Amino acid sequence: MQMQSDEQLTRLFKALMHPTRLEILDILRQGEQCVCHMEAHLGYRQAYISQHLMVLREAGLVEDRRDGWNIFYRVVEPRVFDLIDQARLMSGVATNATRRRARPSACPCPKCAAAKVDTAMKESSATA
Amino acid sequence: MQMQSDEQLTRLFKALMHPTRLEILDILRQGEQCVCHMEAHLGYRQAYISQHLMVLREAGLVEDRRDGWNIFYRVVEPRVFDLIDQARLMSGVATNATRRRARPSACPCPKCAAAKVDTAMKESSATA
DNA sequence: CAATCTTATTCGATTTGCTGAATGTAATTT
DNA sequence: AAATTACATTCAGCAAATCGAATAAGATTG
Repeated sequence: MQMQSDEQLTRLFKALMHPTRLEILDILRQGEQCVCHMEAHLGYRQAYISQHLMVLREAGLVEDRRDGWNIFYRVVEPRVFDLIDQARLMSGVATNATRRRARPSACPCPKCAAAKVDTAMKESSATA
Repeated sequence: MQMQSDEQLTRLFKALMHPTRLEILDILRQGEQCVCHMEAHLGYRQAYISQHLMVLREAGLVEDRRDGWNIFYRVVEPRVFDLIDQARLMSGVATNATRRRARPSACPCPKCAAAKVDTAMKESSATA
């Protein structure tokens, strides 16, 4: 049969098939992020997020990098965002530009703040 | 929560998640095709194909049209082909241009031949 | 209207995915 | 080295998808 190549493709679709994983990928639009960042922004438990990160990792969609305590995830192939945007257009859903929820360096969790305190320390003057 | 829109999106990915359904959609690149056409070209049993067509139909990806005995399926939104091509590129899989298996009016099944005999009747002179 | 053709649907067994709970692992601090 | 922090993995119960077999439904022909 000639369908082995489609199995590779369905592994990709299978990885994209979950709302939580789409939320994770949306967060990774801002560049690499640590797990606690996703935990704080999405409100899921850490183990739950790690499970979905494992699926994304085994699908080859994300890679991880360790930096001290934190492990930062990033998307391997940024074209996946175009793919998701295109699919959202087809689904009649607003594209990510209108629905971004995670802002680049506004992670409220103290863990991510500690990891970024050397680059962004002046943001504590205003809550907005 | 704001994830209802992603459920719509995951319904799309879920429909695309299956190798057989991707094969069916590849056949529908040539325009609308009857079920027996897919049966002949893919080699699956009719009920099996109908089951997958039901998934594609409920996902809003295809629509059907009755013409006598045959029911012809077509893709509602042709942009889904761009989506699949883009995903195949990302998966390192050759795009459809290099892997087309179903040719427009060369369906070998006698049923489809009967449905098209009024438009293409001169092809019976050569077996190639 | 009965027979036939094409396609759809239901049923059931098996497999696969989901997700919470518990536990494991690796780096860091003291 | 022990405690801590951040994250990963395993396990288990449950829900959903898969797929073959049988059957039903709708249109057409005689």
